[in-house]
Amino acid sequence: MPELPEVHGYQQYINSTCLNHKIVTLDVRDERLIKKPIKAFKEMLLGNSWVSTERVGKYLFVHVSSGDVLVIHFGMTGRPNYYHDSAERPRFGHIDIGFDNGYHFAFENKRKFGWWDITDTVEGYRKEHKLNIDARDLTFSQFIEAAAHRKTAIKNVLMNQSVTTGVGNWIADDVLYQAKIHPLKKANTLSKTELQTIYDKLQHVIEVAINLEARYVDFPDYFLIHVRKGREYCYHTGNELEKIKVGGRTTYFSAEWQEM
DNA sequence: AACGATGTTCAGAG
DNA sequence: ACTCTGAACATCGT
Repeated sequence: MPELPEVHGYQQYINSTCLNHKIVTLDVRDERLIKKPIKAFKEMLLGNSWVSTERVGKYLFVHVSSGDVLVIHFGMTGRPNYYHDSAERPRFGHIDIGFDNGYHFAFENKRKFGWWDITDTVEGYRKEHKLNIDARDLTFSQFIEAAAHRKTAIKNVLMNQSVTTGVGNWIADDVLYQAKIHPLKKANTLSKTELQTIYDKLQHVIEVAINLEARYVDFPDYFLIHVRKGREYCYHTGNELEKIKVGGRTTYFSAEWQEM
């Protein structure tokens, strides 16, 4: 279920398992998950190893000993799985790497919205794909600069990867809930104080989620995520949550708590 | 068994 | 040139 905190965890997982092993096999079960020809991936990976990783939002960059950078995006349903070759290949492990130590890295992707790409540098890729600073590294003034003038709903702004990267649907909902801001409020109508609150809650939600390794059930009670489904009730008001569409995504909020 | 889902991308409009 | 919107993408679990 990858948003920024999950991908952060995936990065730690990959760092502690997959680095510095020679890659001996690559199997891509569905080539729609790769954005370059299979040949290019084989040339980059086979005989080489993963050296280090960098995360920008939900994007994970792997520096390969070939000098290239592997770009991994987990989509809606991706997760890494490092398993020994005595075990069965995971059902949804659509891309699979074999290391010379007898272990494999399976890129599990149930809904096939995840993908791999190849690039030269992280910076180049960021520019090309208009990815702004990772939400965790963004300063308040950078947030103001990127967000305050936007004429669209604040929720769309939070999820726009060129404003800041890593915020997805549930984080945006939780941030606005905790900030007591209506998701449809236009960004350019928000006061400096409101923007500051949104920024602070964004940092808070991300840090809590990372510290708890994205185990939602362990999050504090005031997190929206516990009730972010049909016919549930606001922790503060006890009233039933509203469910609407914002920017094409399902959005939950508490009408009396997050007033327009 | 139709619908919704944590994701990005792209065309077209403003 | 930039910003915004909405549909498209794949397929599984409910």
